[in-house]
Parts: sequence; structure tokens; C-alpha cells
Amino acid sequence: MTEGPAHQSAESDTTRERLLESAERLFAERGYDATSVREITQAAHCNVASVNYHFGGKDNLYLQVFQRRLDALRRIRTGRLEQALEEAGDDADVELVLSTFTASFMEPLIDESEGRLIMELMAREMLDPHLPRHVLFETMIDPVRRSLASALRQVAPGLDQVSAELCVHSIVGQLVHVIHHARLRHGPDAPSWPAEELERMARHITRFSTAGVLAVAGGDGR
Amino acid sequence: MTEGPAHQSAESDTTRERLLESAERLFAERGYDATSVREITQAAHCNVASVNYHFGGKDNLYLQVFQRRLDALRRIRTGRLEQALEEAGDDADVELVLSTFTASFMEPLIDESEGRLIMELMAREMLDPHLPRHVLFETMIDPVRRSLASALRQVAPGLDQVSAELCVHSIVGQLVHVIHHARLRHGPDAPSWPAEELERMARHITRFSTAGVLAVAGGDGR
DNA sequence: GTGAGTATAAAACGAATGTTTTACTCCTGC
DNA sequence: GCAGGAGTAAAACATTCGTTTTATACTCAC
Repeated sequence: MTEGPAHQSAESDTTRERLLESAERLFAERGYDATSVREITQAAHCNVASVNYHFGGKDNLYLQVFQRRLDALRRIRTGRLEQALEEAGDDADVELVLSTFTASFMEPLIDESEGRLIMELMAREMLDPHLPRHVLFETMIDPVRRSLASALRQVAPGLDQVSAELCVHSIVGQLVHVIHHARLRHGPDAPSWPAEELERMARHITRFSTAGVLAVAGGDGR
Repeated sequence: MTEGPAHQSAESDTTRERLLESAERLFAERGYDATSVREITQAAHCNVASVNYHFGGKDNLYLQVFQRRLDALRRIRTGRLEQALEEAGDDADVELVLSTFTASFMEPLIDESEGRLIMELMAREMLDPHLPRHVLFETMIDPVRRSLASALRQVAPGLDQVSAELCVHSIVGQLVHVIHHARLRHGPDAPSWPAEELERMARHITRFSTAGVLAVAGGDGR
């Protein structure tokens, strides 16, 4: 009576999995330092010592939270681009690349909370690193940047490597800004964000950046 | 001998001012939670109790660090835009607005460390708020956004209010991304960042965004 | 000179942190 | 039946945190 054994969604999972889920949510909402091991274990309905038993410490639990999601997220980002370029063949253009990338970037923010949390975690980690220096870059940021730069150069032949990287910066900067903006508008603990607003942002960023890339690729006159 | 009375730059200032400077630097480097009152007072060469004596607490010290800089920074951002529009008169165009705003946004990152620190602080505060909700928005973000949106609509008459705000989002997103990118490249404790690299970024963002704004303002065909 | 007020310093306080120790309950293999 | 490992829980651990208290110089008005 006093202890409901299965009245919550993920109650039947392993303690280890419950810890990962609670930690992911709390780290994303409050950051590494502001989240205590006691809060995590309380949310996971288990003892304080569980974190050290299953993960060896708070820092390694934080690392495992990232490693569980990063590979899948990187494959989505890079895979969608390659797939779209392949399907379009010779019809591929800058707008296709940008709408595809923008969509793959924003999808996790809409449909499921899983992806939104790892985006929040990455944004925090960029500003306040608590992971080994290479983790985020080697398994996520650098491959995605290279993938987008390569795709842009395929559809905009006038784009040299340096300009392509600058355009990647402009596009990613706009998209990351969406995350910050959406959190400030709807709060950090909202389960998901309104799809129509995000889609309006996606259409704008695609249009804005398509013109930007073409201008940079085509020299001053076009 | 053991106590150098004036061997440091700001040694002769008041304890209150030394606290503000140490706090600004440490909060910018490590964030609010990761910076302890003891670290701040040690860096300011004074006692732990000084923070509570002069500011009433860590949270109010943090607030005062912001209030000391925000007004000046807002005036730079908005003032430069009005000044440039006034001087150019009828020759004002989108590129002028964007190069002016980009320059005013990036200048604090180059010439002096004072401005760079408040930029870092604002970036952290956006992700992990520790100020009263309204401070950052009412005295900084909203006025600057309105100023840039207004300037854009003056030089791009086809731009409606909603599209102008979306363009502001795109431009600010790129510029904020520069700060994050520069810190990751050159470390959070670098006194300033290489001017030539920032100027290259500024030129790119201006060109990229000019084309973006014109495309959004001009409808699909132009 | 003296007392009120200001500024600084040293020490102590209670609370919260991550981690470790210890004990208890299962379950499994034999 | 029982040794032994895995999982969990309660308690204690040492540290660190922001803050408060107490005491000590210094200044200036009277």
C-alpha cells in the first residue's frame, strides 16, 4: 500500500536503467553541478549508494548518460544527409541539403523527449564541460560538421572548404539558438515543444541559409 | 615583503571593487555554482565574510556583477545601429545594418577583456539562470532585439514584423555561436581572442546574413 | 580623548555534498 | 542445507559550501 510497485512508467526496469533515465532528465534540467546524487537516486527510487555501485561515481554516470545517446544521434544527422543526396541524385540542391539537415536537427525536439534531453545536455556540456575533452567532438560534433560541409560542397560547387565550414557555423549557430530560445520560452522541464513553432523556425532557417550559402558560394555577384 | 601592497594591477581599489572584478572573472570562467565565495575572496585578497558584508550574499554579488555592465553594453549595441543609420541616410542598406551590428557585437571580444567577460556571463546565464527572471531580458536582450529588428525593417521594406524577428534570431544565433566556438578553441581563460579570426567571422556572417535577409524580405523571387 | 560607526579578519555553524562502510535480503549452484 | 555472489538499504565519513558570529583595528565627529 505504502509502496506502489509498478504505478510509474519505467518502474519495472533495472535500477541501473532507472538511474540512467533519472540522471539524464535531471542533468538536462539543472546541469551537472546543480544535480546531486541524492536527487537522482530519489527520482529513481533507489538508494544513494546505487550510483557508486553501478557506475563507480557521479562523473561516470554522467559519461554513460551521454554515451547511451551520442552514437544514435550522430547516425541520424549524417545518415539523413547521405540518404537525401542519394535519393535526389542530380536534382539535389542547397535547399534540399538545408531542409534535410534542419529537419534531422529539430526532429528530436518534437516527437519524443529522449532526443530533446540529449540536446539540452550537449548545449550545457559545450558551455560547462564535465566530460573528457574528446568525447563530444570526436563522436558527434566533428563528424556532423564534416558531413554537412561535404554535402554543401556537393550541391554548391563554388564553395571552397573554408567557406563551407563558415556556412556550417552559420547554420549550426542558428539551430542551436533555437534550443536556447525554446527553453527560455517554454521552460526547461517541458516534455516537448510546440511542433508548429519549430516547423516555422525550420522553414525560416532553411530559406535564410539557402540564400546565405548561395551568396557565399557564388562570389559577390550571382 | 610578504605582502606586496601594490604589485598587482587593481590592488589599490576598494575591497568592494576588487570583489566585483574577481567575481566577474571567476563567474565567467566557471559559472555560478562552480565558483565558491572562498575562491572569490581569495582572489580579491580579502576575507570570506566580505561578500556578505558588502553585498549581503553570493546571489546579490552575482547580480551586481551584471548590473555594472549591462547598461553600457546595451547602449553600445543599440546606439551604434542608430548612429550608422543616421549617418548613412538614404544610402543605408541591409549590409550596413548587419556589418554595424556584427561589429558592435564582436568588438568587446577583441579589444578589452571587460566586455568579453560579460558576454561569457550572459551566455552562461541564458543556459543556467541564477538572476531574477526579468533582469537580462528587460535591460539587454529585448531592447537589442527590437533595435535590430527595427533597423532591418527600415532598410528592407519588404520585411514584415514576424520575418524581421526571425531574421534577428538567425543573426544573433550566429553571433552567439561565435562566442562558444571561440572559447572552445582558445580556452575559457584566454585574455582575448585573435582579432583576425573574429574579423573573418564577422565578414562571413555579414555576407551570409545579408543574402538571408534579402531573400526573406523579397519573397521567393527577387 | 572618547565613543559611535565602518571595515576587515578569524573562527565557528549548520547544511549539503560525493563517497564509503556495513549489514541485510535475495537468488543461484551444488 | 548452504556457501557465495549480486543488489539494495541505512548509516556514517570527510569535505565543502554559504553564512553568521565574534573580535580587532581604524576613522572621524565631538
